[in-house]
This record gives sequence, C-alpha cells and structure tokens, in this order.
Amino acid sequence: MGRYAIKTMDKLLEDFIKTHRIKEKDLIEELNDKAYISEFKKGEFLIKNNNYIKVLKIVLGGKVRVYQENQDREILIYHLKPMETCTLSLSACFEDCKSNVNAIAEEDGMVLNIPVRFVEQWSFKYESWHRFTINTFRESYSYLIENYSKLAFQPLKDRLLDYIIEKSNHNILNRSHAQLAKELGTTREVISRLLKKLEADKIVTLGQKSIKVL
Amino acid sequence: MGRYAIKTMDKLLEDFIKTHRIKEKDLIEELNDKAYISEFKKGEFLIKNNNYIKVLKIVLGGKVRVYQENQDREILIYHLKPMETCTLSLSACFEDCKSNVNAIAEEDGMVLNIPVRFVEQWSFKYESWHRFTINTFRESYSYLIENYSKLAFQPLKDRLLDYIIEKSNHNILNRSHAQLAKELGTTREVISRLLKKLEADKIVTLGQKSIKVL
DNA sequence: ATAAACCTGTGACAAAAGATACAAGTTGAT
DNA sequence: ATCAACTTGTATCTTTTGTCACAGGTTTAT
Repeated sequence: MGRYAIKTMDKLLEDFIKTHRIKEKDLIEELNDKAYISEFKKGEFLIKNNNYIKVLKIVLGGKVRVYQENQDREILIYHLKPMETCTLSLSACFEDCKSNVNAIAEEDGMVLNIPVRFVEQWSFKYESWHRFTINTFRESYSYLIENYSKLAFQPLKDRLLDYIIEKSNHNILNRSHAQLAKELGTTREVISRLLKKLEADKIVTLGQKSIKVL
Repeated sequence: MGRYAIKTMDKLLEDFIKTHRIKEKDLIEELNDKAYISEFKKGEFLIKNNNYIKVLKIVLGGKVRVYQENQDREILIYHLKPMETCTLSLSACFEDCKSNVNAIAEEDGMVLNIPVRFVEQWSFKYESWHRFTINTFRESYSYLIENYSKLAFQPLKDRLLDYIIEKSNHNILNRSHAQLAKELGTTREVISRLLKKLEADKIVTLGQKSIKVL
C-alpha cells in the first residue's frame, strides 16, 4: 500500500476527528503520532480469513466489503464506507485474535490504521474514544441482528428487493447478478431468475449491470 | 416479581462480582446501592418487543430465551444462563431505546437489575465495568456472526444437529420438537421429519421430549 | 479488430423447506 | 379414571432454492 501526500492525509485525519467529535488534545496528538494512513486498490484484501489482526482499520475513502466465505459461496457481513470502522478489527483490539472474515476493496480508497495496543488503552483513557468504541459495537450489533432475522424469515425474493433498495442511489443499483449473489449468500442463477420475476411484476427494470427500482 | 431473602441476594451479587473480577470498592458499593435483584417465574417475560428498556438485566439463576418473532415464527438470538448479561439491554443503556426482541423465562430464576443511567457512567469510570461491557459486546457479536453464517450456509438438518449437540447435557437434550422449531426459526413438522432422518441415519435416538446423540 | 473475460437468460431437474390435514400416543390435573 | 393439553408421526402437495448445461450479448484490453 502506498502513502498519500501529507496534505491529503492530514485532511482525512481531520475529517475523522471531526466526524467522531474527538476533542481531547492528547488523543489527537496520539492519533497523529501512532496512526498511519495507507491507500488500497480495488480488489486488494484488507483482512484475510485466519490472519491475525494487528491494526484497527478505519476506512477514510473508497468502499470495502467484509464477508464470510464457505466453499464457493459468500455472505456479506457489512460494507464499510468513508469514516466507518471495521467492527471486527475493533473487537480484535481487545484480545489478540484471528480474523474469521475477509475484507476486500470494491473501490480504490484509503484507510486509517491504528495499532491494536493503543485502541484498548484509549477506550478507557479518552471519553470520546470510549463513545466511539461503544457506538461502533452497538450499531454493528443491531445491524447484524436485523439482517439475521431477515435471513431467517424473509424469502430471498424479498431480501433481494430490500437489499437493492438499501444499496441503490437514486433508485439505481449498478451491480452484476454475480455480485448480488455473493452479497446475499446464494448463486448467480437464482438472482437472475428472481430479478426476472421482479421485472415481470414491474417492480424493477433491468439493464447491463444496472437495476432500476420503480 | 418477588424478592429473595436478603441472605440469598447478597450471595448472588457476590457471585456476580467475583465472576466478573470486579475489584473497585466504590463500584461494589454502587452495585449494592443501586442494583436490585428480582425473581421471575417460568413463562414470564423479562423484555417485550417494542417496550422501552429501563434496566440492564443480568441473569443470576435460571434460564432466559431471547428471540425475535415474525408472525407465528421465532428465531433464537441467544440463551441467557447464570451470570450472563442481556447484550441488547446493555446496548440500550447507551441510548434510550426500544427493545426489538422478547426475553422469556424458560425456568424460574433471578435477575440483577441495574438502571440504565448508571451502566453508561460506570463503563468509563470503573475499569472492571469497562472490561465487562466490552467483553459482553465482543462475545455476543462473535456468537451472532457465527450463527449468521450457519444460517446462511448450512442446511437445516446440519444446523439442527449442531444445535442439539450445543445445548445437550451428557448427550441428552430434553426439548419438544415444537420448542426446537421456535429456536431454529422453522416449524414443528420440519423438525420432526429431520429428526426421523437423523434417527434413521443412527445419529440420534428419539423419545418423548428427549433426544439422545449417539 | 479481435480475443478473452465478463454478464445475462433460460430450460430442466433435484433437493430443501413450508403448509395442510389427520391420527395416535403421552402426560398431568382434577 | 377421564379429559384436556401436549407431543409425535406421517402422507401429500406446493413453493423456494440450488445445480447443471448451454447460448448469446457486452465490455475491455491489446
């Protein structure tokens, strides 16, 4: 991973500090001192299943998919977008542990890396870091429970439609059927079939790598 | 909910303090002061969907099922056994919020109640409470991810067998097919059918409300 | 311009899970 | 002892999801 120009890096770190309402001067100094920003390219792995996690990853730009794999199937755990923190690497900060997920870049971007040993200390030392930590857990946990119960109760057709709506911009989602299959934990043919049904029901229109919700 | 004899209550609170290695004298005093123990009977609801959560619930004895419901189906989120904390009520401590789950007693028992406003304060004020908080989130999150991916990838037959093994004592599980169906998010007939298959495969033997893993 | 890689559609079939309906055994309270 | 409530078994049918196989369109890099 390369490094960005100092100027860009400073700007990004500032954004992060502002987003999470970090006030403590000492903490800001420690962040400047101990964290570092690195860039990643589309397709690059940020975390690999079974590897030890050594740094907390906070995405500053780009988009990262965090998922579990099982043979040739996958299921999305969450997407990381700018200013979002990988909850699993945060969790690892409190006890050295191996990753049981993969994180792959879907777009080029940048990530703030904080070595795990600091993250735990800070969470008791600095109130804003404490709040950040707890909020990250809370939000991730509730997001996961929501998806857990969708997975248990909703037929795939409904989950697919919900997902398209959640991820779309201005009602349009540019994604291939194969990508959707990976995110939803199924196979490409099934997604193609369901999308055709949704199109027949006049709920969406389909194009190459593009789905429009009506 | 009734109250236990002072003697029993003291003993239980002591157990809790020991289990979570709480050392701070001030915190122990606050616990004695602000927390209270109540008992519950089998079948009683500790938390109801859509109600505001006002106290952190820590089970001291008995067994509690926390689940989500959807029409006539349910899915288990987790079971609480002695000394375990309801992660969802913990989460609610950091921002007043409604429950989106139910918690029902499967056996008579007791619960330590701590009003939410203290829980947040303590997590930054006392190191052992901070550790307790973080650990609760970490463990619950990782347990949930594990089950999420089982739900996504494993056929019900395998999930059922795994579940029976996880919950059994000395290879025996005393539970009706209907109860298992609720915990696994399916219907009774499906469980009966799968259990018969497992019996035919000589993996379990079946009796009235009793499944023995071979 | 052309090949390779990617993307979409679809038919046919298999397996898994859900729904409905009914029968019969077991347990527990009175 | 008897009835109600609970528990288990099972046959049939439908729906949903997964698998395999193949055809043809689109995009991208060289």
